[in-house]
Amino acid sequence: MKQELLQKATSLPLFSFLPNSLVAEILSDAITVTVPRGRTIALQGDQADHLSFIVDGMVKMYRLFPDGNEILIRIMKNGDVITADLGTGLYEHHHETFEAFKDTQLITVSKSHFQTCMANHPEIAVSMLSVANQQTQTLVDEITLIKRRNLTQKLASVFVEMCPEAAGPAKFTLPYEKTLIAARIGTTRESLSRTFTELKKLGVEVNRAHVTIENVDQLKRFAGKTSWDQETGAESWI
Amino acid sequence: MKQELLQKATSLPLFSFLPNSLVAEILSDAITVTVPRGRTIALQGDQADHLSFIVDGMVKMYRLFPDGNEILIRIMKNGDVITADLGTGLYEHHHETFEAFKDTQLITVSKSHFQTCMANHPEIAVSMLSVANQQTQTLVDEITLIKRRNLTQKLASVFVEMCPEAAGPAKFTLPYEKTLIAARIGTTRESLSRTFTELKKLGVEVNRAHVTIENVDQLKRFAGKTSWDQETGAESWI
DNA sequence: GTTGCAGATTGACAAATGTCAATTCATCAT
DNA sequence: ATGATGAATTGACATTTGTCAATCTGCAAC
Repeated sequence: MKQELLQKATSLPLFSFLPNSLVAEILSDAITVTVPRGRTIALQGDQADHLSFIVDGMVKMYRLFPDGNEILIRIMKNGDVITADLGTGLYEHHHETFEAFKDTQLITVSKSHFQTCMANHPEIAVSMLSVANQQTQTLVDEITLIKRRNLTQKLASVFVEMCPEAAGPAKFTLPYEKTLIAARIGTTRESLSRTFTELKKLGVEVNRAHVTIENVDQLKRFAGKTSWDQETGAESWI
Repeated sequence: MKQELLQKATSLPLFSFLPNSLVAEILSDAITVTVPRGRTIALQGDQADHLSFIVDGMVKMYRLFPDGNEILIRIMKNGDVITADLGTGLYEHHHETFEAFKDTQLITVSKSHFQTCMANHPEIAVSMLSVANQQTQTLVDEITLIKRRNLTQKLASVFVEMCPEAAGPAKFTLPYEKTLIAARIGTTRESLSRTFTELKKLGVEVNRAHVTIENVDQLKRFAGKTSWDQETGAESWI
């Protein structure tokens, strides 16, 4: 049991940077939690006294509004962490709600234990900084996505991100429901459906949950992920 | 000169958590840079080998696209940090462009020196985690802002954020140009202008750069920052 | 098979926002 | 003062997206 826990943990970014002995020490206080689809993991306003590492499944992080409106912040998956301030403890509460929308496995550690570990082993904090940086980059990417000009570009960007192939033709299955994709790019299911039709012009076919892309490079260019140098034909953008 | 540097630094979140001796050690390698309005501080693709703490002024962080489109990520000010991955060094390059849009003062430290300091003094990494957490929260707030239903709600949220008073009537001056506000909420100057008119219905007057709010509570409620309990009259939302 | 259900699509229409052009307004240098 | 410049506003109009209702599809329970 403990062995299995350790096995799972090493696949996580944070722990992959740390020696096994440290991982074991951090996890000495850990429990695994299996959260069924639809269950709320933490509610905005809740005390944030635990760190939860997502080992498997998917979690949506969103904010609820008084008028009943629900704004999706981001979708979290394997490797992401539900956490709060580990430093000075300025933010003691979650400001967002976390809900599993697929059956999800978490490794949960108490904040105080984790802080003790950090105090004893400085390299943990440094690794954690790296993880935090990664999460920040994800949010920046999300902002960039949401702010693209129109739905077609947003959806193209999402497809490029989801697509396993980096170039040429591709085929994949949508990792989650279309309603969630709509929420990600800040639109409705209806408008999303119409954008699927729009993307046919760019060689993208959506059939149920199956997506077929004629040419990923072309889609990337449309999404603004790469520029295309007339001279060399090289992709120059980051 | 060095004394002045130290003075300025202690106003920054990171250093306010640390003892003076440590601040001095971190800053032993530091230089102050004065960046005039309009100057680019770092370009996406640049090597990220420095940390720059913003002491004064304002910086916009944005992403440039091949088609010439420019997407604003966030506006940075006093206390924010321009940084890159301090941990494992997975991200060696900036993915965004940073540009001073007001005359700006930076304290700049080399990444390698900062990393050495962290290695010698663990509490730096922990404090840095706290700073990172704060920056993350800012991005989450920004996503929440961008995803509000319509321009009127977005603008109301921006005004509530800018407003110095927490309740009652208020009056303040816009901290930056309207074009930038438009970019923040992902719209055009023209639509923003029209939204000013729309907000008059909610007791908000915009005259040049001067904003007058009749009742901040009312605006907060409209922006969804608080709910309003019929029974108690208490503001319950976070 | 039949039924019920949730997700997804489509159509018709309304509303919000973008676009383009013209104009105003303030600021600054001459 | 005059003119030049950049930001902001306004009007007219096009386009995109949201909304509401109806329908369709596949899946699961019975």
